Amino acid sequence: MGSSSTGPARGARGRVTLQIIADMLDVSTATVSLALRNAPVVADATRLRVQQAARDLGYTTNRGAAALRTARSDMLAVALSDVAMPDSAAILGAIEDVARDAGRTILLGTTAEDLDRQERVLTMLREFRPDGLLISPAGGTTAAALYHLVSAGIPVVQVSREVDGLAFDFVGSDDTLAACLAVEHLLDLGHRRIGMIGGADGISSHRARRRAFCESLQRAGVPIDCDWLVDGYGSRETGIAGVSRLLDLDEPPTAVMCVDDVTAFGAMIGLARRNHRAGRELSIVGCGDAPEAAASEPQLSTVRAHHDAIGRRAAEVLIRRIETPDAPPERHVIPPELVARASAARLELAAA
Amino acid sequence: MGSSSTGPARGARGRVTLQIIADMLDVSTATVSLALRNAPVVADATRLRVQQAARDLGYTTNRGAAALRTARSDMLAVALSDVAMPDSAAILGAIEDVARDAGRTILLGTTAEDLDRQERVLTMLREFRPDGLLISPAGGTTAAALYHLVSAGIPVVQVSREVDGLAFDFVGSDDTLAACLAVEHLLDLGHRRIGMIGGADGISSHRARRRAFCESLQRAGVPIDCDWLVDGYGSRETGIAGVSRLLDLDEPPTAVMCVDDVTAFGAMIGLARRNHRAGRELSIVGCGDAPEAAASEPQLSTVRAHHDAIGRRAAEVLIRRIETPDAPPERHVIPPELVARASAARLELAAA
DNA sequence: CTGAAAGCGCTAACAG
DNA sequence: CTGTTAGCGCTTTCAG
Repeated sequence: MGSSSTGPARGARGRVTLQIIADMLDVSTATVSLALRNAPVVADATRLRVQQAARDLGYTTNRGAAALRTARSDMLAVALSDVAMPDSAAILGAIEDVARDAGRTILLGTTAEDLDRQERVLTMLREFRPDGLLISPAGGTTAAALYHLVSAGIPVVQVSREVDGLAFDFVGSDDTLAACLAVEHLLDLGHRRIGMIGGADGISSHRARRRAFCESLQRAGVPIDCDWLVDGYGSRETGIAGVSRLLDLDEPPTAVMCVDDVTAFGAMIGLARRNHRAGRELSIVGCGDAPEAAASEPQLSTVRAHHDAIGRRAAEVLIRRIETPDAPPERHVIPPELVARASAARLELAAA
Repeated sequence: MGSSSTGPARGARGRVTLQIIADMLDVSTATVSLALRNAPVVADATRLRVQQAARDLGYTTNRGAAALRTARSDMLAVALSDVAMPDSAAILGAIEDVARDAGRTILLGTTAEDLDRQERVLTMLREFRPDGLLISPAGGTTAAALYHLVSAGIPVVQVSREVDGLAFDFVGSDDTLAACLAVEHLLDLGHRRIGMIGGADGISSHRARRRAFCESLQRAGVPIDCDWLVDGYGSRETGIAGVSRLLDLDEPPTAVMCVDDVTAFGAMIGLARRNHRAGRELSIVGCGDAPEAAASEPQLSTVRAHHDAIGRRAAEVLIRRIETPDAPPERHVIPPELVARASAARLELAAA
């Protein structure tokens, strides 16, 4: 009587729906819905019957349908430049962990540091109505652009990098401290001619490192030669080219801080190509502490950024923000720490 | 007259919907929908008016709602063990590229090689109704488990690894060839005592490499000592421990193939800790060609797996499969190539 | 404690 | 070329 047209109990699309279960048990879909979500309001007996039937039929919630009704998709969008950069990968992994534990899923988009692509990616991500967005803004992103793209009331937390003038949450590393630690380390090792690769681009964290680099040196009364400041980031090629440029100088530095570890690896390769070696002809300090930093030869001295903690915290902040959208924005700045290994060494030992 | 209750033209949830645009323009939502999707059936004038209005109002498609109607979510689920492994990261990046170009988004889940977690992740991913799934199955995954989890008619392509007995598409590297290339290279270099770290776990690609490793050696008439075969994969620790175990043998091998590059990096670290060096006391060949392989010291000789091509192809195959679900399953096996660098060297040069 | 009804935002038939 | 109608699968009042 309940089922008019026959068939092996399937919805229009051959899938098991609440309706199917409801018909089968002669209850309403409302009851089924409540029972499956363990609402205390349903009778224990009913709940059990419903859950049993759901299992028997192989029912799977359709979260998309629920989202349409509740305006809550349980999806978190993540936009970052490139999954293959070790920092991003670590952050993404941590985000996914906490999202999953919270019953949410990650919608991923990558921007390749390209503003147009970032715009397209964000537009597309929004169409899926994620409950929130975690973004590491592409270099050069303006407040207006980001705000505009995202202003539709969706909570945003900025990860690692930030665009200023935006009332969004931020979770990242203390880049000022990172650069200070690196510089102090090199100073402690006796270096006085210190250069830097990276920092002049449109990425907030890089700029902060560059600024702190210069300030630390000034504070110590150590002069900076403009020729020792070279641009670029995020690739081995950058590091190779940078170190080559530096070594071709009449008065090359004896130590270099690189804005990220990948660049630092490049610097070490560049050194090797000249039959030089990090920690001997030139001391190198990286930034980030990628997993391979301990695997390189010589092992890379760097500043550990705790990407894992950053990713976790960022996801936590976003989830909290989704629940209380109107609380004041938060800034979480995770302190990094120096990891002294072998790529930076005492000046006295150098064959300069 | 069209608008009964006033307000600045917003839907129930404060968002712009098709209805809003339709009311504003005094057309039907159907027309608006068609116009926005550039259906040729609508008059040019209407299309323009609609698109203009949509832009003015800041309309964003709600793909979730569309999905409910069309049973097509435009989402591709990706399940892999760990984003931080270089191979996975490269594959994921490539997948995201082609998905995005196809107007689709990635739903990400990670399994950490844990079968229970994989089950939970797949269950959750399915609830979002992705149009298809790309999966690199966790070690030990059985055909029954995977089929069961996924049988709901959703297209699946296996990436890099495969579970046999499953009529799913597969895209991966030619692991047999990879191991042959590695072994032949070591043989060419004069090695006759060759070991291997990894290959005895529940991961199809690893097993294939191990099998081909043994067969290549047999084919060449070179004996294998069981003590030279050690287990583990996917971490530097594995490589460190493995190489240490090998070197403690009474008759250690003179060369070792590692099942993946990360393990190979570990092996090189392990060597360094004994004041040895890859390519001198022991030759090392990796598998995969992670970006950092060229950055290590010595540079890692390895077999390039073209993760990028694998990821791209896998996504393409999935998208095609979604369109034609009933075509016979495809296998795409991308040939790898040897990248001889410095970590494997002629036996004569060794200080054995 | 359970059911009926409404509706989230969209698209697909089918008329007109 | 455009409008009407129906409904995807779910959750939420509101009655009973």
